[in-house]
Amino acid sequence: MNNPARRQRPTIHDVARVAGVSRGTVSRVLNGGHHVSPAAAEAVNAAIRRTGYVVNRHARSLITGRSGSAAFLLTEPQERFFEDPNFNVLLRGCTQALAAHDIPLLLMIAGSRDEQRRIVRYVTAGHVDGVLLVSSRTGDPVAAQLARAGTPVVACGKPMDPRAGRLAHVAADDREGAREMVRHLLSAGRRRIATIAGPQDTPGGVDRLAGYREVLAEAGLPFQETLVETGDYGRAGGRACAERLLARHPDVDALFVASDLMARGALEALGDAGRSVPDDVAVGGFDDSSAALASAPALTTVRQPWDRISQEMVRVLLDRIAGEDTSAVILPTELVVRETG
Amino acid sequence: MNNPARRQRPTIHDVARVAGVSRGTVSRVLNGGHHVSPAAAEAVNAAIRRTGYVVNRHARSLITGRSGSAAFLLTEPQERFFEDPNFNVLLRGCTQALAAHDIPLLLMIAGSRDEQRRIVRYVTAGHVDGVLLVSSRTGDPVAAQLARAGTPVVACGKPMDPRAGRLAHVAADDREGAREMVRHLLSAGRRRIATIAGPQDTPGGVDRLAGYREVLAEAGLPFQETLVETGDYGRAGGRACAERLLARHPDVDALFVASDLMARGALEALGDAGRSVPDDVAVGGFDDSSAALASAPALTTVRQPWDRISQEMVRVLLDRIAGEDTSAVILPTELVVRETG
DNA sequence: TTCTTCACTGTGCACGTTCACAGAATCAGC
DNA sequence: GCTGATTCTGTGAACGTGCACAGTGAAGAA
Repeated sequence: MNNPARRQRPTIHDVARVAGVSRGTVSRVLNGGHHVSPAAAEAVNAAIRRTGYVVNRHARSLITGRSGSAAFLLTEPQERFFEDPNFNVLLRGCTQALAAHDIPLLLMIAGSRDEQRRIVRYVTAGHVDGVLLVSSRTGDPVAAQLARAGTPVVACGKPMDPRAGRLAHVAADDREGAREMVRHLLSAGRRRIATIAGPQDTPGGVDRLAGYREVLAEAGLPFQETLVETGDYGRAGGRACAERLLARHPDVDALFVASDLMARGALEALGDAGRSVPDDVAVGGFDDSSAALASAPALTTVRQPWDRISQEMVRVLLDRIAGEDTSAVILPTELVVRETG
Repeated sequence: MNNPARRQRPTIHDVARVAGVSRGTVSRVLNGGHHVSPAAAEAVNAAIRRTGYVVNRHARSLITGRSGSAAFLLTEPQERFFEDPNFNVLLRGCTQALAAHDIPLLLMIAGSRDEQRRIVRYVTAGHVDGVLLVSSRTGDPVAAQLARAGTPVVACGKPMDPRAGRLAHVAADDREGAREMVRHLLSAGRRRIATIAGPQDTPGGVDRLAGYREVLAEAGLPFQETLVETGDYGRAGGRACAERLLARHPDVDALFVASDLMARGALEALGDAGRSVPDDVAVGGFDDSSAALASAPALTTVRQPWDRISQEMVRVLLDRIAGEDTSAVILPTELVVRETG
C-alpha cells in the first residue's frame, strides 16, 4: 500500500477472476474438490498455477478456528533430551510426518515456570491444533492444563501418573524390551545378573526394572536387592553404580543397564576393575543411542523404534484432532546383539 | 466457562465491554499503550486478566500482513546436523531467543526437492516473517529463492557462494580459530604439523585450512601438500586420513584436525600405530562437540560459541525484519586445551 | 473569550477466507 | 414438455483484529 515496492500476493479473488468462476468454486477446489465440475476444477487449477496463488492460512484459520499447525513441546529437563541423539530422530520424524500432511511444526521449550505459562496460554488460545509432548518426569502440570483445556495432546512415553490415564501416548515396550535382554543374558548362561536401573520416577526406569525382576523370577532365580543400583541415565552415574555393584558382588557375570550412557560408564568401571567384557561380565544396554557404538567394544542393547514412534505420535494426534479417541500405542523394541554380551 | 460444548474464546470485543471502553482502546493497550490514559489502560488490563483474553494472531496477521513467527530451516545433508550435538545447542538457542520476543519458531526440514519447493512456497507466501537458515553446502537454491522473494534470511555460517554476498549470516571465525590452534601447537614446540581438513566445498573446511597454511607460513615453515588430507567431518574418514598421513610422514609430531569427530578417528589410528598422545603426537580438534570429551584422552579443541551464534542470528533476523540492513556477524572462537595437546 | 494544540477515544472499513443458502443448470422418467 | 431430483455455482455474511480518521474535551496562548 504505502510501500509500492512490496508486491501484492494473489488472493482467491484473483484466481477466481482468472479462472472465470466465483470465489466459492475456487474454495471448493482448494478443499477437496467436491461439487465442482471437471471443467471448472481444471480452469481453477490452471489459474492457480498461472497466478502462483498460495492460500492465506491466517484468513482460513480465522474462519475455521483451526490453525493448521501443531506444537512439539519439550518440558522440564531439556538438557537430557538435547544430549540424546534419539531425541533428534524423534524431532525430525515428527517434523517430517507432519509435513506430509502440510502441517508446520512449532518447537516450544518450556523451561521456566514463566515459559510454561506463556506456552499454555498460547496453545489454549487456539494457535495450535494439537501438541506432541515430550516430558519424562511425572506429574507434569503442563500436560494437565492442556488436557483440561481440551487441547489434543499426545505424549511420548508412558505417563507415570495414573490419573493421566486419559492422556494419549505412544511408547516403546520398555518392559518387554528389558525382558528380552535379560532372557538373552540367561540364554548365554549368565546367572549372576545385576542391573543398573533408571530413575524410579520415570516410567522407563520402572518398567525396565520390572522386566528384569519378572524374567529372573520366571527363571527361578532369587531376586536380590543388592543386585540393583539406581542411576540417573548418565554416564558418570552408571560408572558409580557399577563400582558399587562390583564391590558388593565381585562374582557378578552380567549387567543389565537401563541406558546406553550408563552402560558406557559401567564399561569403564569394569575395565578399571580388570574385568574383561564379555568374557567375565556381559553388558546389555538400552536405547541404541550413538553411545552404543561410540567406542569399542560395541554395546549390545535394546533399540527403541524412534522413527515409528514419531510417525505414530503424529497419526494419533491427527486422529485426536479429528475427534477420534485413539488410545495408547505401544511399539515393540528390538534386541541388538553386538560385542558386549 | 463451565459450558464446554459452546465455549467461545473471549475477543477484543468482550474485553472492551468489560473494561467499558472501545475496541480501539484495547487494541492500543495491546500494542504499546501509546495515547491511552492510565485509567483506561488499567481498566483494560484488569479486563484482560478477568476474561483470560489472548490475542488472536490469525486475525492480527490478516490485517498486519505479518505472521509473528519465524522458521528454522534445515536444508541438504540433514543427517550430519542431526548427529551433531552442537546443532541442538543452536536450535535450542534460537527457539529461546525468539521466544523472548514472543515469536514461535517453525522447524522445517527440506530434504527432497519436493520439500524444498513446498517450503519455499510456504515461506514466500508470507506465512513466516523470516528464516534462520542452516545449510553448510554451497549454492543452496533455497537461499537464493528466498532472497529473491525478499524474505529476510539469516544463515548460520559463512556462505561459500560469492554471489551470496548480500546474504546475512552469523558465523564463528573459523580461520582465526584454526590460526590460534596451530599457533598453540607451534608454541608447544611442534614442528611437523599435519592437518586433516574438512570438505573444501564448505566454508569451514576452506577457512580452517587457510588458517593452518597462514600460521605455518608466518612461522617460516614450508607448506607441504603431503601434510594435508581432506576428510568428510566424520569419524571413519578422520581415521583413514590419519592412517595415510602416518604412512607418508611417520615423523609427524602434531595433527590439526578440522572436526572433533575426525579427531577421534585420528586418535584411534594413532593408537593402532603405537603412537602416544600427546607425547609423540599432539592432536587438536575443532568444534568442542561432545565427541571431544567422549573418551580418554580428552581432546584439545576449538570451541565455537553456539549459544552466542544463535542469539546473534535471532538479533540480526529481527533487525532485517524491521528493515535494518544488519551486515554479517563474525564471532570469536575459544581455544580449549585439554589432554591431547 | 476564542482559537490552537494536544492527548485521548470511538467508529467504519479492510484483510482473505469458509460456509450456509439460494439460485441455475442438467438430467431422468414419464 | 413438464416435474422433481440432483449436481453445480454465485453471493453475502461472518471470523477478530489494526488502522485511518473523526470526534471529544481540556489546557494553554492570543
